[in-house]
Amino acid sequence: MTETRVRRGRPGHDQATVLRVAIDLFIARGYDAVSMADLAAELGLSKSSLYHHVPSKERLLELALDEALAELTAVVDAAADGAGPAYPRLRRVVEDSVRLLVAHQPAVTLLLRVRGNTAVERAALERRRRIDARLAGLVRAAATEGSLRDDLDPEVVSRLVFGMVNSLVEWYDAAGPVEVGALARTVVATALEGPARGASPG
Amino acid sequence: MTETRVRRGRPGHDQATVLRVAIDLFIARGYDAVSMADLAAELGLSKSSLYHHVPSKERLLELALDEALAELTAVVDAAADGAGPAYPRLRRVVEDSVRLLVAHQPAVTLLLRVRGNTAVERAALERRRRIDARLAGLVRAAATEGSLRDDLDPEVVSRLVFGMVNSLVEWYDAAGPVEVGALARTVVATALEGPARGASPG
DNA sequence: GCATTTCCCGACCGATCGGTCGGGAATCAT
DNA sequence: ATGATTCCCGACCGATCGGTCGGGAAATGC
Repeated sequence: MTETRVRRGRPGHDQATVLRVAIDLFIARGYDAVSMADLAAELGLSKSSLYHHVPSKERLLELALDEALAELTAVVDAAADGAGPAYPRLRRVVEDSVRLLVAHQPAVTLLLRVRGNTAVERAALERRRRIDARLAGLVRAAATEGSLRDDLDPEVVSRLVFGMVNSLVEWYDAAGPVEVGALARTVVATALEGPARGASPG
Repeated sequence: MTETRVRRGRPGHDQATVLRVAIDLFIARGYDAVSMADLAAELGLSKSSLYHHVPSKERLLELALDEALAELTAVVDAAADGAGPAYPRLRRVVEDSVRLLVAHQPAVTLLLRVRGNTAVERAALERRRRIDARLAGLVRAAATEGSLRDDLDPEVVSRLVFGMVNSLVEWYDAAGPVEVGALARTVVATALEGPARGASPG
């Protein structure tokens, strides 16, 4: 998969490592609050050396957002527009989203914090908007086939369900006590069936 | 309630207006991305005049965070530590949180985006952490009294439920088609009873 | 050995940042 | 009118920002 090329010349850092450290810093302090000098210091090199590996600060952001968007698109492609009853597909999308979010937590976290200040950010927001629209379509389909309570607006439910999923980035720690599998199961149960015992509308 | 003092001297802007415009800008572009010159331009005065109304940029952030935290604390005080069964109190806290979030959406949005870069931000994060802990206690009480499914970790459920509530700030528009009352009802139903019809665990 | 490639650095650039300063203009109470 | 109060402004400050530049050091292939 990942081709390990023979590296010539003086050994040193590589772009992938720079990107990973950059994303972590962006998440910890916020994109704007992290200077290229900060990032260079964290990597243990000078700012000018850093620019040998990366063309600009914004490019780092773009690479991270691309990663998150590619993964999200794959998950939605795999289930949102498929055949068969919508509700099981919705369950699966929610579960897959949780696993994806954990596997690519740094990149996804960054994506969810984009505000649209630059062209790069606006493009990412637009791609995300399209993904959200497809997810909403799946929730609508589940409502139409009668799998959801008919006293709730499917558009709002969709925002809430995936808002819950996305909120994971704010607290979940893959190294913590909660396993990914248990987390995914709990999210599906909470977001769709509800945590209350003997749930009754009204 | 709000005492309308007689204003002497040359008329002009007041701090409350400055704060409101500042919060809106901070939300739209992010705190770091908004310069005091931007804010001054938005208000129609010079940067130096702006500093007549406000001592620093950080003070603006602090005022906004204080507003959000005061409201959140009031809601939690009103129900989280009260007497009686926990589940109805949990329902009420969720509903009140939604209404609070809509009523103070700008300030709450700002609070939810704080990263802890400065002392002011860290203090706000700490206050918020305490509020979250009390909410988790309420969910735990509901689980202990048997109101919640016992196959789900109450700590995780608490994070998820209030993560869903907090995600409202990312999309809800009070001027849009969804009324606050309908929204609050939908959130309670979705977060606690679940949107699925005939919810069944497993 | 030596050219090539890769990586690193200190010094520097124009722009912008949050914030200050001294003074001028409008409005108040008297 | 006049003095106090309130508000406004242009000019300026040191610090920091993202990014550039020319050149030196370490590894590779020959």
